Amino acid sequence: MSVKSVQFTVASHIMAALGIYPGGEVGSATLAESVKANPTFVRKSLSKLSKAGLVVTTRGKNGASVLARPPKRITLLDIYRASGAPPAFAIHSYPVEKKCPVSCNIKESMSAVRSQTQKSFEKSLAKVTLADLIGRIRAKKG
Amino acid sequence: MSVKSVQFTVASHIMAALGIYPGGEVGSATLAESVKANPTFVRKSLSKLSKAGLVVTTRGKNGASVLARPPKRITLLDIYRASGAPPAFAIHSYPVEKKCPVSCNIKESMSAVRSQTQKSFEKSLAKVTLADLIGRIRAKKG
DNA sequence: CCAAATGTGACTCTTAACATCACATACCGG
DNA sequence: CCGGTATGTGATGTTAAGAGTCACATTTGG
Repeated sequence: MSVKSVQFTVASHIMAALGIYPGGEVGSATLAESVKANPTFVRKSLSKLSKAGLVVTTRGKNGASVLARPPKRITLLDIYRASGAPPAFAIHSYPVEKKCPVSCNIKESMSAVRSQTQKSFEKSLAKVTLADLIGRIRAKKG
Repeated sequence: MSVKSVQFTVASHIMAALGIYPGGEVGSATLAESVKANPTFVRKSLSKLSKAGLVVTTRGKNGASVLARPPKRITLLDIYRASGAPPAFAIHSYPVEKKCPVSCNIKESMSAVRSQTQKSFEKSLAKVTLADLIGRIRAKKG
């Protein structure tokens, strides 16, 4: 669908749906309908969330997923990390022109900058809980 | 080369080269050698930086580019914005399942979250000047 | 006017993200 | 313990946006 990864948004969508759905047990088919993406893709996202310990999934007949913790104790940073989304900006991978000090050192230097800015970004994500996100969603509907 | 945009890194590379190069006047061909990307691509990046007022370019024979201001007064946020790099994360564009409140409101809600986190990210970028970046590059070389 | 540089639109190529398929695995109920 | 239904996951196809490339207009110094 897209070229930039939408993993984080999809994962957030899934988590919000699990948090909102009465009872909390939702099958991947239902989630796929809500996201309107194909079921396999949703299952793969779900699988990452499960491995990260954010949801608990049961297999076999009547299999479904539930949040592993209450929404107040899950932050969007947790979801971001679990989703495997890429960092806030990309560093090029052109070959190095050895004669040029800029070319030789730019990647490493930009990498240092990225560590720093990524930290700010993630800190900001950590301030938003899944409960907050659900709150926003509910607020719009009512 | 890549699928994620490397505009910001390339723009930073160009700006650092302009700041480091003795005299400061550099032609796009020389910059392209340093980045090891093709000249047209570099010229397009340069054009954006020029339109944003970060560099001053002269055309015609002996045309070249120079930083518009001293490196201390240029931040990486300036470069980021000029480069047209995408935001820190992408929001999916799947169709909306009207029966589902999550599906109806997730995009708007995630957009609000992104405004907030993007601000933190950019604030962090604004703290790093081009002079800082050049300093890092010089430090590595010796 | 010619040469050399930037500016830019149009087109092609590439590749990672997403879609889809196929099937293994797991579990419930009869 | 077997049949049906759900998740888990590797393999493969599709596609759209970023980057590469080409062509040529524009600018300017000599």
